[in-house]
Amino acid sequence: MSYIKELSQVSLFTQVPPGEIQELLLCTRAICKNYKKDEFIIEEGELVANFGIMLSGAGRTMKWDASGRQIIITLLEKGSMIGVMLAAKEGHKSPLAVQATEDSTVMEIPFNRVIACCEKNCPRHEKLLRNYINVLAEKGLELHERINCLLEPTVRDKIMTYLRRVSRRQNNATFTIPLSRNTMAEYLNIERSALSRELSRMKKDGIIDYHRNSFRIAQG
Amino acid sequence: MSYIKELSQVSLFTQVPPGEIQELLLCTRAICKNYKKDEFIIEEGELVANFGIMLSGAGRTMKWDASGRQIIITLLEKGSMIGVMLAAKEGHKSPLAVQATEDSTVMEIPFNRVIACCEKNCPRHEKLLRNYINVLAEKGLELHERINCLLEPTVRDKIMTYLRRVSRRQNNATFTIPLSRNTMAEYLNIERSALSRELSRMKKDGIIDYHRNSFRIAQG
DNA sequence: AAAAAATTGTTGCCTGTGCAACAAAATATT
DNA sequence: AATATTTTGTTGCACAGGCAACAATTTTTT
Repeated sequence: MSYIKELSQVSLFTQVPPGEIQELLLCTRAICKNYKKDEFIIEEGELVANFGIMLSGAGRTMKWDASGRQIIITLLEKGSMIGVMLAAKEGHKSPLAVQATEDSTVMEIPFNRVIACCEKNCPRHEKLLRNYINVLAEKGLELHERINCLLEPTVRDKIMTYLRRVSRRQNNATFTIPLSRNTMAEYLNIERSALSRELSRMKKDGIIDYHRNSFRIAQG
Repeated sequence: MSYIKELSQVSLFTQVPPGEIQELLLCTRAICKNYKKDEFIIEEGELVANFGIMLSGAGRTMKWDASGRQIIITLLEKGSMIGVMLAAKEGHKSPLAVQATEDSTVMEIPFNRVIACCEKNCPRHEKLLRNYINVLAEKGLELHERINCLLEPTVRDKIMTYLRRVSRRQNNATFTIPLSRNTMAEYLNIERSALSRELSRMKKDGIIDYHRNSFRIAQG
């Protein structure tokens, strides 16, 4: 079963003609692996040389904190990339575990087959590497943006920082957020109830308006 | 004035023989720029195509938050790399500003001269790219680690997460931290006084011991 | 060595927000 | 359409930690 159509949607293959993806997969020695529900794709402390692309199923990245409490860091869905940073940093042990939450199929690609100028010197190879670097940089920039929210001192400031960013990205004072209240609270590292409470205060104060996932920031 | 010796210390040139650095600089069209104190090296919103290496002087990256408050994100010193993620992500506007805090010299290199397989196909070029990717990935992983601290619910948990990491990295239950109380508090996004208060509570509770920057974590 | 400056520690006060428990609204299921 | 389930909103309470103000210690400067 071929996943070319799915892969062509993944940012790693941006601007790579679908017809040439197959060749790249061979060239980079990509392999498909199946994981049962609850099985680990990457274990904590493991040395990671391959990155992965979720072809089907779902998963999550998680770790255990100081007090043994389990923390979900990200959710993985079809098309998500796994271990992008880890595979790019040579000889680095994984600080987190990746687990399938359903039966899943993952395409795994050795990172050193992406950087190595392949013998055939195929023209798409360079594009693949360029895309990989883009993904890598983007992941980093996203972390930065989350930190920007986390650093804000109050719940209100955290919310505003997040909303402003989404608004800016959609180029509109009226916009839709992709997160549920629960997920948004987790992202901002605040209580869900505190999030709801502050949102309604902000509405009362007239700085934002919203209904469900539709928001509008008032101009000041 | 040549900076080869300084450059050979920078992680970007790891495992590149100092004698070959000069050639790489030519090949990548590196240029040196001088900045006066307080001058901006990168302005907010600017499109960044080059990354930089601080050869002399000092600087800082900063941004303005929701309420116009200025926030220092990182401090730059001799050898620091500037705009690594930004240059790697094509067509991305800088979310932050970089400013010289003293008269400084910065070596600036167009990122596309690092990825492009150079015409001469010089063997070190590939190593340069590999190093760049390592730096990029490492920056991302560092952000992750900071987020791990920031996500912890209490001041004590934040501190422990940080200390455990330093301890692990130095492979020793007794270790030295590189941050002052002030910087540590900023890194963990807590009050300096709250940090001191909690540190002494933790000492009283017998889970850590410390004097100044020397720490020891008790085994449990 | 004295004085000044910077770093670190201490403590009382008070507010923001985590927590819990429940209500209301929206969505999914039968 | 009725029921069950999930998502979102509301509110009282308690306390962790921000803030401010000051003390103690270490480092730097003269």
